[in-house]
Amino acid sequence: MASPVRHRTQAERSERTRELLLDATISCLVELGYARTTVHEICRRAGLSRGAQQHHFTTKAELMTSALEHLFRRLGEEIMTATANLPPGPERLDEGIGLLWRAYSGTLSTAAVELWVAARTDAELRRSLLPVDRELGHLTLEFYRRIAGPSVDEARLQTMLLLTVNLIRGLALDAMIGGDSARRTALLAEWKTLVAAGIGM
Amino acid sequence: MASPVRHRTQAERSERTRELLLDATISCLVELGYARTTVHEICRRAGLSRGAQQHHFTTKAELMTSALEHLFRRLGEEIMTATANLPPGPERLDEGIGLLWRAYSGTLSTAAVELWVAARTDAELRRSLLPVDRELGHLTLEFYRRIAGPSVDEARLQTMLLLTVNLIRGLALDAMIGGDSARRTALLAEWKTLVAAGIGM
DNA sequence: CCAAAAACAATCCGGCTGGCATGTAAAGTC
DNA sequence: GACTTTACATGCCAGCCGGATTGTTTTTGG
Repeated sequence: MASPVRHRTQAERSERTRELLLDATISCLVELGYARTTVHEICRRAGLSRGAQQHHFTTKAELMTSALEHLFRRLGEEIMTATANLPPGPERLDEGIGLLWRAYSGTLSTAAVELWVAARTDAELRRSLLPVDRELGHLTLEFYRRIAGPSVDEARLQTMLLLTVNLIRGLALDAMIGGDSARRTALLAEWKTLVAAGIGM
Repeated sequence: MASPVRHRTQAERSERTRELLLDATISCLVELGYARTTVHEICRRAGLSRGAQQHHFTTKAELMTSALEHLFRRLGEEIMTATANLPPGPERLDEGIGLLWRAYSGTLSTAAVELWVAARTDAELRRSLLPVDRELGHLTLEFYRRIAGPSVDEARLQTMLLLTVNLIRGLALDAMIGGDSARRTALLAEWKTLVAAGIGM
């Protein structure tokens, strides 16, 4: 007659708590921004005490960098799983770029930009950001390769991908402060035709 | 025998002080980032007291929004004055985009991005950001028109400009966290050829 | 079943932040 | 040259932030 969730193993408890904390961190970053995110608020949202947080992530910086990895892992998964559902044929590129846009402009990416900008003036954060970002870059390139097919020149493919990602990040920035959504859609459509021409499809 | 700077008019004193404060604010944003920028530090850098700051900008938010306008006005001037020195002929487009890149990735723009991101979760800041940003957009479009010449279709010109600006902002973000500078240069070069084709030059 | 360890809770504390109240000096007014 | 207004300085304070400490519960290993 004990409560149904008895005898959770230590590992289960830990992982559950860590996940709660990291998710709360991300939600804080999205809703409050980096500057107003406090460990207090994170714990409140996670429904945990400061003690629990300190047990798993000693310092705030550690919590942030862990949240970052958590975030990028999710982003990567999101991108890769979406690859499977891409249609073949000429709409493939179109859909692919649209998917990339959604991935890089969703809530996950919003939080990422917050950390990104914060990392500029925070050496510790930057150190942990760079390798994770690079890994995500590789993943995205892999993703792009599946979109374009094997016929496209590798160097050219990478160039177009990087242009795309950087454009999308700029557009994401525009979206963050409430620029015109229809305009972004139009720009993205225009960009798709440019890419199609650029990689010769 | 009095000190050489006697009898400054009130207006002169005010303007001088305000400028000191706004410049200090921007330098803080660039070097410390939004989260770590405190009014104390701003006053320290300006060589003024908290009292002086409060006299001219009652609240911190007011100081920030004013810094924003100060910033964008400068950016606009920077862009417009640079237009005059553009070479004619085919290098004109090339030089123009390069100039835009320098303008949008310099220290001024770094501070702007800090405020930009902060504005996402700060309604007051966002309200003051949007109109100023729009004005800067108009200025930049004007700039682009001078680069391209009158022969280019207006709608198409605007599309290419917006793509350029958003790409550049994405690249600026990349630069902020120390991405590869040579790679950015290569991407920008690639982009220039795409634009040239895009507006039919 | 019991001791040790891990997970989690509650509370305290030094430091700093931004706003405010109060005081002084310089500039403008008549 | 007194008087007002504006510009600037100094010091104080309530609040909050993150880190450390100490105490309680749950799991684990023997």
